[in-house]
Amino acid sequence: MIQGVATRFERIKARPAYELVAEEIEGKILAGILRPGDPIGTESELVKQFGVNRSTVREGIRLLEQSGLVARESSRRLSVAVPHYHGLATRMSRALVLQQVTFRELFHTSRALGPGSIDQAIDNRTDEDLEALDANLARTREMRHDARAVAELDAEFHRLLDGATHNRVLLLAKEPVNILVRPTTAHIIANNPSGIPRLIEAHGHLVDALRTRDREKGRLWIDRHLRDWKAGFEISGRDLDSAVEAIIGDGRGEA
Amino acid sequence: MIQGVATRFERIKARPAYELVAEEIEGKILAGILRPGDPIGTESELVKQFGVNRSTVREGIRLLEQSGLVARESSRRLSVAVPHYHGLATRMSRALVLQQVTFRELFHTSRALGPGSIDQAIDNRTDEDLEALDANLARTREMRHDARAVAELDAEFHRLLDGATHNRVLLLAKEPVNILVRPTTAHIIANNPSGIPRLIEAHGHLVDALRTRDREKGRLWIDRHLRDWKAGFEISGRDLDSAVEAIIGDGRGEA
DNA sequence: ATCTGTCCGATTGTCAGACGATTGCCGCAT
DNA sequence: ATGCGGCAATCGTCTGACAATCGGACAGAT
Repeated sequence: MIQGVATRFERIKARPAYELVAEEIEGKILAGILRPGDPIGTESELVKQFGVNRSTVREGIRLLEQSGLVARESSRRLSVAVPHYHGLATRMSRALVLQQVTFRELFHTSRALGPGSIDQAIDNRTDEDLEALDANLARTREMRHDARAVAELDAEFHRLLDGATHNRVLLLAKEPVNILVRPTTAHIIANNPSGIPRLIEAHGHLVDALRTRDREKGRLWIDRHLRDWKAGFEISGRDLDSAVEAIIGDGRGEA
Repeated sequence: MIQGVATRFERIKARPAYELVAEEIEGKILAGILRPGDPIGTESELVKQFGVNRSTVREGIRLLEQSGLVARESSRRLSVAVPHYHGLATRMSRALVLQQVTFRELFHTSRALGPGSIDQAIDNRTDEDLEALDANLARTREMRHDARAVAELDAEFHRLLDGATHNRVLLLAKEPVNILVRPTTAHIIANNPSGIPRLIEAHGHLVDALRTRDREKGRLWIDRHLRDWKAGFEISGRDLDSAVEAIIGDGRGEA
């Protein structure tokens, strides 16, 4: 009953037309024939070119739209876009949440990424990065009594830190992780505000390490910072092997 | 004319109905009300529930389909799916290619990820992982004169190595990187087959490190392996700051 | 009893055509 | 040149329809 015969046939896949439409356009983009910023035709033009109905074209466009390859510029016309990290990373993180990944996995991943990315940041940081980090640090100190604000500033701090690597691949690798880390951190800070001074201290030393390009110091403090993070999680009374929940925004609704 | 008054209004965003449809369903999934495997209703049911036209429902479904949250099972009915790494990672990698990221960025990211992930693999590897790695190693030795085959086996080796971490977050973080690494590696191996013995040697030591759970050794050989990789790239005569190209499959067409 | 061929309802993929709401642009008045 | 009104283009949505396909039921053949 289940495949015992000699000749095997390939699976026949009748691709619907809307997929073909999407694929066609996608191909042109990936091949570089259509470059970011280039306008895709209007829907009616596509209708004429592909010889299918507008509904079909539209469904195809939805596919591309979601993958970020095309977007409407100035709210009307479609054009080729460069998929932006955040939207994609958001979707990846969602996948993780649905798979009920554990805090343990998240922690070990952060740990694995820590030293390498702080090294990169130390090597590649610019003065502007330092400025931004300093500003963030200052504001964090100001707001140290507001756990909610600190959580947000912490998230921004790490975003800036990652940005200082000026490595887009690394950034992309970290983004989905960060999206999961953020809400967890917020929770930890809210539950244990007494950790805030340590957090600020760590941030301070990290900025210092970047300023003086001191790898040793950078690694040391990143490590401490992560340990504190884990400790905070444990203090908040949760199990390392419990699934991370995440408040994941939609990824569509930003400016 | 532009916001000067006391009362601030929130930006009014007239989201198209098809987005709202997608969002609604997505919300139910992310909230756990709809679990993977659950059937989404038929289109007509959704039409009745949402009170919009079928075309609109369909456009919404396309969005979800692309993000991987729903899929057609048995080629017909739609049901909730768990987005799988590969499709998402493929899209992310595409984004990177379109942004013309450089080999340098890719290399430094691999370097940053290396030690942490080998540590994880050493800690979490199972006997099955070792078996699979051994088998891969054996086949690589067999095929050592076929550069193309070695490239493929190398890709599999690293996939197995990553899998041995049993850390889904780490896996997800690495996947988009790996997708970019793979074609580059294939190119390097093809251009410089004399590096194959070193590659095999490194793989052997890495498996060894996993077997004996020897972190020191693991880190050492991962580092060498990566250096060789970079060296191979330079020998092939390309500039570290040239953009990586990638042969990126479609991400839709797998079984 | 198992297999094959056929039929039917349900559902999807695709199409034709239409309408209101925005948006961009162009010409006109200032 | 600048600002404004008006027009055409385009999008979002809807109505209604039809063919192809799938799932399953049912009857006939081996």
